[in-house]
Amino acid sequence: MQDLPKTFDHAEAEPRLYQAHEKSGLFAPQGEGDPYAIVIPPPNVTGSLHVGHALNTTLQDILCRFRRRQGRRVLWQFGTDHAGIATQMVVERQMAERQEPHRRDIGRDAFVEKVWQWKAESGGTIEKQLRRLGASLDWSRGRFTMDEGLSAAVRKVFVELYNEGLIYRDKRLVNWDPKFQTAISDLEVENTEVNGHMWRFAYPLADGPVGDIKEIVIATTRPETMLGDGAVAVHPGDERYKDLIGKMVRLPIADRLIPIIADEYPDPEFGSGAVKITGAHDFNDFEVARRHDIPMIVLMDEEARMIATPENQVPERYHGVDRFEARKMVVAEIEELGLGRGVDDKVIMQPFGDRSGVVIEPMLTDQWYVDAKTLAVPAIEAVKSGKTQFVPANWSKTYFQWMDNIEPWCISRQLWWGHRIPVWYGPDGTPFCAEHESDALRMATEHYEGESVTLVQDSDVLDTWFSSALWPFSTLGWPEETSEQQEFYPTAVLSTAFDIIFFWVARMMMMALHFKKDVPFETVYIHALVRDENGQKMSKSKGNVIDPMEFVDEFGADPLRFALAAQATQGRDLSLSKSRVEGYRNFRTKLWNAARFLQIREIPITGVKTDPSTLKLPLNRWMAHEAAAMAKAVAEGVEAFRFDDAASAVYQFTWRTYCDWCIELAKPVLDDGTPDEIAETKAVLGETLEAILVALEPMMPFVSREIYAAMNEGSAAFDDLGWPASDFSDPAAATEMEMAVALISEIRSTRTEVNVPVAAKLSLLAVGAPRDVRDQLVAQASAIGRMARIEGITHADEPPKGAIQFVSEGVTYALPVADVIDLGAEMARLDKDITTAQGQLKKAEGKLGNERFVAKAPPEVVAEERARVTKFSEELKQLEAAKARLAAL
RNA sequence: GGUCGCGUAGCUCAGCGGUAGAGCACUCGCUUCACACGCGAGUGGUCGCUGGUUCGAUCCCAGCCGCGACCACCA
Repeated sequence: MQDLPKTFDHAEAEPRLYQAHEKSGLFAPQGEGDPYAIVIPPPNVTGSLHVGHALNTTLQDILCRFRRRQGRRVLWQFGTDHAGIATQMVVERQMAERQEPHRRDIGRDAFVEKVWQWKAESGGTIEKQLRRLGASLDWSRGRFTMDEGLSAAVRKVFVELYNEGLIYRDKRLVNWDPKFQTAISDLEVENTEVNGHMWRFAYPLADGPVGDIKEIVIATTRPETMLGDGAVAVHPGDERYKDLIGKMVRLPIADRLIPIIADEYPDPEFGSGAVKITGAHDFNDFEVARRHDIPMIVLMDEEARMIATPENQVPERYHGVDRFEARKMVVAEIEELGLGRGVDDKVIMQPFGDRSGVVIEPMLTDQWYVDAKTLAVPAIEAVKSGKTQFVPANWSKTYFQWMDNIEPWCISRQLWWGHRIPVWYGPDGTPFCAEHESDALRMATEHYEGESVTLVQDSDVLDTWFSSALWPFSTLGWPEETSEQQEFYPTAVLSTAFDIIFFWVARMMMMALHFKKDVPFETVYIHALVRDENGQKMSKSKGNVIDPMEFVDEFGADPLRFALAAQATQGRDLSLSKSRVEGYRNFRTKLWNAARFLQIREIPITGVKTDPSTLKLPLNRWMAHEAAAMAKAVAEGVEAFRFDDAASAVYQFTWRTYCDWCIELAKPVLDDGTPDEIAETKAVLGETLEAILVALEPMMPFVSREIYAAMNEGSAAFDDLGWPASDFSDPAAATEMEMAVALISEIRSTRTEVNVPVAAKLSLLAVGAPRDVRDQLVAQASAIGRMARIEGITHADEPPKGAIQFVSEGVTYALPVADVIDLGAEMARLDKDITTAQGQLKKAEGKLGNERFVAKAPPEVVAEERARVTKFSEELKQLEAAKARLAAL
């Protein structure tokens, strides 16, 4: 044994222990066991660790470390994501700050080169932080979504889906981000309520009044789009407008004629019942326009500034005007024309880019789409059939809800950082989709019948999530046939947050089932959201963001990990607070000190496993019994993703059972026992500590290794120890020890309540105790003496006068003192016990008094109640006798 | 509008059909030879409200009240 210092210096020990562990190579798959794989959700390569990462990483690490103990061949695959928009945004911002030329001025290749440079400089932060957290990731096979292999996988997937018609190019409305000047997917749009206005404009009938109607009033929250109106729609059943259908109105400002059409889309109950149709700038209008072949008039450029062209007939004065400026101009001009028909304040849902924060503009552009509807079919089926299971199961509903209504996935981005779309165009625009330019050229040569042509590659890149969707198999080497896929696919668990189900989980399901013909993972564990100590969602604007590394600095990774695990319940978010982390730091110290106690008593971990059934002392049998139950509870917790239960089991056992009772009860044995008893107790204390360390290691990998290293005198390396599974159980020993525990607690409680001085030693008198109790009292005498400050246990048929009395497990005990210290307090104490017993008795009797209870409740429940009546009435009788004797003084 | 979740001790949360639990906080006592990041003893809850099912409900069902999340939205 090496001396454990007085305290555990996490700042010194954790990095040292991690390095040693990493160096050992044990993070890579070991042995011949059943394979078990988890692929980490790839963090942004240039990102840093936030609390969500800390939680998810901790839980995955617990799963992996636990499975290694069970002898599984574990692969925890590491990798990072190129995070297209996010990364490009950061680099552009940095260039602007340094007053460097804009990316467009330096050109695509130079810009992409700059991003790679930036990755080289700032990448690696998150890896360092994951290491500090103790993540036992297999760094040796780390991947990056834009590395050679994964890029090849992306190209192959694109080409195959293209050839199958599941990827196609289409001109339709997309969510356009005017800041980044790219299309984004529906998921990247955040709809937020904002205070807006709804204006009403009158469009005059072009051919004069119909009856007494001379205009039609439309409502809009976006006046600037009226310049692109192609029609006004009314509901076919709307009596008010029946005669107007087919007539023309004169569109003000633009001064064009547009028709009044009938369509089911307008709601006659809402507003005027007439809707302006701007096919090129509104998703609903787009559908209406397409149905009626209404022209779609594009009003804006890529930065969402108005454009005036001969085609769109927008007045020249609008050219180059920002859309919100144009809105003011339109409103003013309508008023000037006398066509304003009022304006109301209105809360409207406005779409914002989740990264850029600017208002998204629906734009009519050519983009690449994935036919998600088709790919979703097997992905839905896989979850329905249970091939892939969500934990907690409720999340499958969220998954179905989205998958059942899935829209085409827009995968092209007008960015430079990312996987370039593998399509090349010929001079006449003919596309050639191929994994490599040389293949495209060959196809072109064939297409143009030998004519040599120059091809131009599509300038767009793919949505970041496109490459992420391939993650579970691309990281394992696909499309090459690799042994990793043979062994580890499908992976066991994917652990992630709920907000990524659509972005990522669903898309992995679709891609994996299409290309691997099997689910990517058997379980999708959806972890909670980490909130601040007040249950508030963390956000930069609120200033309540917790940096997990600060906790690591102050307390170490172990307490943070334990706090996260202990709070990782299912179906509820968790609140992370400093006091909680601090509490588990205290727990770590408690364990540390228990180990120090063992060292002082020269109790090492020997690696020798005693057969618990050969143990003589009830204390030791009990310890083995409880340790087995603890290990079982921890295993069951981890297996069921109940990390809270697992953490609680090891915490309670370590502190409440092992430290509070086992060690304390062992002290008298170690001091006064026979050599055999001492040897046995030492052995069991050491073995139990080993079981604690092994069971705790998934959650607190650092302190457990440090203690083991210092205490171990056997030959086994810590990582070679298997899970401390044991089916040993000894209810008789448990009962005996629990009786001693209850008695000691009762004596302590009684002493305190009647103000017996702490230092005073009392003798204990068992009144009329039955034989078995008397035997147990003899056996536990030294423990009771030491822990309850009792000197001498005797027996009597009658309690002496002037003694403090209490009842434990049906036996009356007396603590004779020279004078009852505090007669009033003693009376009050007895009264309190009497009230409690009366309450319990009344409750049980009440139940038994109900004949329907006796008739209908299960017999064992009825028997239990009968036993309770007996127990409490006996106790009551004894307590009342005690009180009477006290009163007689 | 649809879907999901949550209201249990001062705080953060377990439990979920048969005697209300944990951690932290709080009160009192203790330099007891592993540990004051500790030890011992306590205080604290009509388990959101109202009905229903049941011998029995914090737990199941319905409605309501309050809070939150996600999705979709009326121009």
